[in-house]
Amino acid sequence: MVSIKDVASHAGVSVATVSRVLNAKGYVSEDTRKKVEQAIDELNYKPNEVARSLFKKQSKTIGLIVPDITNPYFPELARAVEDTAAKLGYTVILCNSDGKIQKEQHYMDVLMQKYVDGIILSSDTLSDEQIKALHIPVVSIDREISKDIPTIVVENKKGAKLATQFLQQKGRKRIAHIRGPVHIVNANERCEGYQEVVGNEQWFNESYIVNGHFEMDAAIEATIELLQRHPEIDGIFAANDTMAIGAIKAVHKLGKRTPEDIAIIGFDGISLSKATIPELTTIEQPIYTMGEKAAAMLIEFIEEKPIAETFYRLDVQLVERESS
Amino acid sequence: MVSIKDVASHAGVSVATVSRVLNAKGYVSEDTRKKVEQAIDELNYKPNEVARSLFKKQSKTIGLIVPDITNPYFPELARAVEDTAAKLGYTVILCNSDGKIQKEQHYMDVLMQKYVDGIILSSDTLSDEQIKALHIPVVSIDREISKDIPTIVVENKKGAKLATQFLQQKGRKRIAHIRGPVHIVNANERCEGYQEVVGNEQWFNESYIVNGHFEMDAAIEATIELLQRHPEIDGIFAANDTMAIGAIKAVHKLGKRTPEDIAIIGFDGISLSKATIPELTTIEQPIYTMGEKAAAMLIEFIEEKPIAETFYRLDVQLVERESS
DNA sequence: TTGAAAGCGTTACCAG
DNA sequence: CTGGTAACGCTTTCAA
Repeated sequence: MVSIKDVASHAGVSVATVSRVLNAKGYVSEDTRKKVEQAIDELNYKPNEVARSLFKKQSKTIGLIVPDITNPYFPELARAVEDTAAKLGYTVILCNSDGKIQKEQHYMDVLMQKYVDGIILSSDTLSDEQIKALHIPVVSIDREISKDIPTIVVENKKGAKLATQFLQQKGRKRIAHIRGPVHIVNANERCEGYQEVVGNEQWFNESYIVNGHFEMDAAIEATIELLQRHPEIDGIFAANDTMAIGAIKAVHKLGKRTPEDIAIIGFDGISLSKATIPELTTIEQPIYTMGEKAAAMLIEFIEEKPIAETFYRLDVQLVERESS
Repeated sequence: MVSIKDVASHAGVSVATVSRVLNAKGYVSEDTRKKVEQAIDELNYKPNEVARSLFKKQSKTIGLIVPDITNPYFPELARAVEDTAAKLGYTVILCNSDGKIQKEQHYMDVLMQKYVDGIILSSDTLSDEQIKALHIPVVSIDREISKDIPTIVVENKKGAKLATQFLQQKGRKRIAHIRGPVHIVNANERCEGYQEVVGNEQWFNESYIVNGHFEMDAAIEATIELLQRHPEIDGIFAANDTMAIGAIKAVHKLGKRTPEDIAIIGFDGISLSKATIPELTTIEQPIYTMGEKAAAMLIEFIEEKPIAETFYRLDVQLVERESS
């Protein structure tokens, strides 16, 4: 690899001068600047980012820690983060934590050792203090960890209410809910939203809520059980699209039809929701926008630019398709 | 951040000694080793990887360049790569090229500047020479670029034949093919496999092949057109699962049934294929294994370990589900 | 306007 | 067995 020294000697100047033109910083006469630029071109010189990082103590790299890139929600998020990071001159290191705290901790250590400039994090387990102890910018996405940490989430409760009310408007009388894991804030908020809408109906009781663990197979089983217990159910709100698809499959398995017998609505708006038959009605999150905003905000922190907002609760949108 | 100097003074030894115990290299007496280890513990010291990289000219980081992480084939691949990289002490930088050569080139430059130790690449446009000019290990995945570059691909033609023959075994008489983009090797090989099976049938002609560009929407249109031209078609082999799902939707739209009227089979085995109704019969690629092998092989190259094979054409497997 | 040199945190060589 | 020190490639301060 050609280094700054090579450029310097090729141009007949010192490395300091080359550095100055590289960074457009400090005085350089027009003449020597031209000479240097020519040398750079001729040698096809590219500055060594590692050496730069060492000196500057930052790396133009950010970490992205997600539970599992294989979970259909995250590819779009990752894409958004990477797109905007790239646009702003940053590179992104991808980490899959499986939601396990040891993995998260491990990745944080590794990322710190590599001098990453900041981290975008989707974690339910990491604490406020652990994150602050890093002493680098962190933004939390799709999870609320603390009011002190810049955060991007969506209107979970509102979306859940929207979903449930929509089912009511469609004339559904017995609406069940497939919830996500207990202790997960998103799951709880969506469940609360559902309960706010149907909690006071006289037919309602807790047995209309089952746990599908945000997974398709678990949701299939949960739905089958649910429908056997309550054959009168004519609408289901699932707390994410993956489970909603599980519900569709379960309904199908039991020989009933979606949406004729049982209307189903999901949450997230992953691309999968357009690929099923019937296509899934869902509460769509602005996933790409979330990733975009997270990356942009993180980089504003890194570059110490003025920051308008540090907490975004983005709006969601009902997308009506065929399943309800 | 605490540095090796802090550890050294805290332990009352020189930095050289600390470095020796850190790397378990060179002589260190049991006694001083203990002292140093204690100092490391007490200060919670973690070596600075950037400084290491600068000296060693390698970064324990690999680049992963894919067209688009949002394409359902790649998350699983990325996960496999990241898992095995992490296991071996490496970190992965994710890059989305959109298959555009300028983006690919740009990322290669950036990655080189960051001293990545190697790159896993899924590209149809980059040439042999461009890759060799990097002078770092590269493995090509899901694409054959050159015999000189370590490569991991699958039995495309064999899989395509398997798919087409399977449809025949199911008693289908007029089998059409939705192919991927021209110029894409994978698409061509799969198309060839199809033609080898039905090319000699007397009914066959080129109009039974349409191009779905590996995309769902394009495949829907292509299928509708196809079925209007050839209402006698009773089986469709789509060159990837995304298009196969498009085909299912098109068939549905035309008021026909899958598989009763038209049997459909896909290719890839993405997780989506289990989520549709009906579930998709497909030729499954060992995606996770491919990513695993790619990462493991790349790292063997990086660490100059002996390498058994440098070209893998992995087998595919027919997974029969409901769509045929 | 330019250059010399220190320093970023490591590793590895050479003495002792 | 241990320590001093040059070197990795760059940026920035200080002098000239």
